[in-house]
Amino acid sequence: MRLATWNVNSLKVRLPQLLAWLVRHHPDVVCLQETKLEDAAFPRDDLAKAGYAACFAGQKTYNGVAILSRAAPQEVSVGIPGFQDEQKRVIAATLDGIRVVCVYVPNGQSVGSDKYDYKLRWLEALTAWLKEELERHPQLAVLGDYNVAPEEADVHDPKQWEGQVLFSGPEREAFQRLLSIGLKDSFRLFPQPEKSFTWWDYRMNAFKRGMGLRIDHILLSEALARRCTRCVIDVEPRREARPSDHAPVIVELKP
DNA sequence: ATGGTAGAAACTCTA
Repeated sequence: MRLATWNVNSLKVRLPQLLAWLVRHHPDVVCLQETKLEDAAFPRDDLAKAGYAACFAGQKTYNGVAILSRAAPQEVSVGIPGFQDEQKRVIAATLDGIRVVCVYVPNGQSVGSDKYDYKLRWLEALTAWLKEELERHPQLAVLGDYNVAPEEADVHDPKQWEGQVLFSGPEREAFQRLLSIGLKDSFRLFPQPEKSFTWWDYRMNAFKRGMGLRIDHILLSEALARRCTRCVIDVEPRREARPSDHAPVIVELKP
């Protein structure tokens, strides 16, 4: 079984690239973030023709998440229960016995801003909910754009990024608290190339210069981590014309 | 010292 996550930064713009990517990688499940589409505009038919069912929670202009799957999604839920949020950042579904949670963590804008406080509150609410969700569903996978680079190895220049949003202490501590409920960063279950990143700013030729961060993650419960045989970042879509600023991440699970 | 780019949508905000 193959699960993937990709912040597409506008599903409308990226749909042709996504459809081609699905043919190349034939994942069973794909979590998408920043679809930036209202539900009425979701390209359900194009994806159905490609062999994928979809559940989605979108809004105009910003945010928006979706789960594509070969199997029909079961027990679909939107948002973090009990956490009031206008922004569409979470959708979950059960697929082939696996509870799949797709998250688009707030960016945080800058350390100390209102959006940064919202990000930290949001991560605490996510952690509290997922702790319960893990008890209900031992086979839990949480995929998405976390907007947090956990370790120095996940940042092209840790000195430059120290204390900055996406790599600040409180964000990294919140990420560790999320792992502490019983989730594993699947990427670090295996030896990986140095300077492995999933996001590069559109500006300053950051991609060509290797100025990236690893902020998109696939977290697995212990039960799923035991089944995991591979986790890779696919940088190819980032090289294409008119790319998303994020690369997809893929995991393989054995039966 | 605070721009640089991309997306959506409206002439600015978010990332």
